[in-house]
Amino acid sequence: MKLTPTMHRCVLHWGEMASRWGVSRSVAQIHALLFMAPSPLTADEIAATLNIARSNVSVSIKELQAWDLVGVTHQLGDRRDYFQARKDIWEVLTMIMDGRKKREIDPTVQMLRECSADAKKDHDTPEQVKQRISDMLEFLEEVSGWYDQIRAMPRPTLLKLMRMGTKVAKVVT
Amino acid sequence: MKLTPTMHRCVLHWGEMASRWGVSRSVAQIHALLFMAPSPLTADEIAATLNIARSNVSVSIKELQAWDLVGVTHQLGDRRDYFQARKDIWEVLTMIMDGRKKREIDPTVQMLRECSADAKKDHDTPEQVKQRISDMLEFLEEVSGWYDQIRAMPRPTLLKLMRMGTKVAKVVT
DNA sequence: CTTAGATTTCAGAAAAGACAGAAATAACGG
DNA sequence: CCGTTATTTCTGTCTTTTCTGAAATCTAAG
Repeated sequence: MKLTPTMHRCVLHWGEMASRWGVSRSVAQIHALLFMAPSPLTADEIAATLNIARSNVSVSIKELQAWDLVGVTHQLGDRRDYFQARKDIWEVLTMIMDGRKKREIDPTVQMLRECSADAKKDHDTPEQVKQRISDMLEFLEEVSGWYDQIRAMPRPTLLKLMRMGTKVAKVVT
Repeated sequence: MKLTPTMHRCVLHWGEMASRWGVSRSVAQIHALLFMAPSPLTADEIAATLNIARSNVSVSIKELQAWDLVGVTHQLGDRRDYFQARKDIWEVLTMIMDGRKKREIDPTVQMLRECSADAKKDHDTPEQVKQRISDMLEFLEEVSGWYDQIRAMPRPTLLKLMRMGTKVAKVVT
């Protein structure tokens, strides 16, 4: 697939942001390509377009599937996989936030729970330190629970709330 | 500074989460240590406690300062720097979110703006692709602006809103 | 069952990143 | 100024991550 200058630029930028986003360059570039592509692409097309190894496409696509950002389709009489990315930008953001919470927050909450429990038996640790740990645990659990609630709200409601901006504050006066 | 078993465990866990959080292990470990430490520590103490090179502490602290998570204090008659971390867990989260937005979102918004503008002259790019790019730009700008508004709200108000959970939805019925 | 195309796995090369230790710089007291 | 101590910068090494190319596996058709 031939990239137009604009698409080319986007793909490169995605690749450059990759390390900040916590994925490899290939993963980010493939995602950019699939997000923009008007129709689903085969792994070979992706490899050829981005000039990366075919095997690399395979593992990168696997990661994008783990993030639930890319899916497979097929064409009649063609055994190859055709990949396409989620196009709804709101859903894309949601998937990324879910994934990040799972990878970056949940393990730490888990660990803080254990730590907080063990700390009771640990008489060397100053009370102040234990307190800080349990404060952080409580805070993370609260934010985490809040996220799950918001996450479950229907999208139109969320959109309205967002568009209200600061005005929502009036509710709690 | 001697670490108690509980503190030791937290420091190690922070270090293990580092790569997922997008910082180096040293940065995460130092942050864990300073967050828990009852009193400010010198760079030498940090290096000794965590068994890392003194120079490494220097650059890592610089990064934590760039995130606005660590500050310097001094003791009378002592020219060494004493470092201490932000202890307010809410502020910590805020600083991290601000930093991430600045590093992970803002450059892309900037780039999409340029891309969207250039796309007008680029007649090769399909209309559909241009549309997707400008949709994403619009979406990111909206979310970005919303974040800034929320960010500016006083903390007690935000806390109340959070604790309301799904009930805020009633406002927009 | 065989074959050809499609995909995945794997081992090692290449690149990027983190770190230690040495050298350089800066800050201060005398 | 000079020496001492704190801090930063720099350079090379080591570790980790990413990526490639080859081999292995899988799949469906004939």
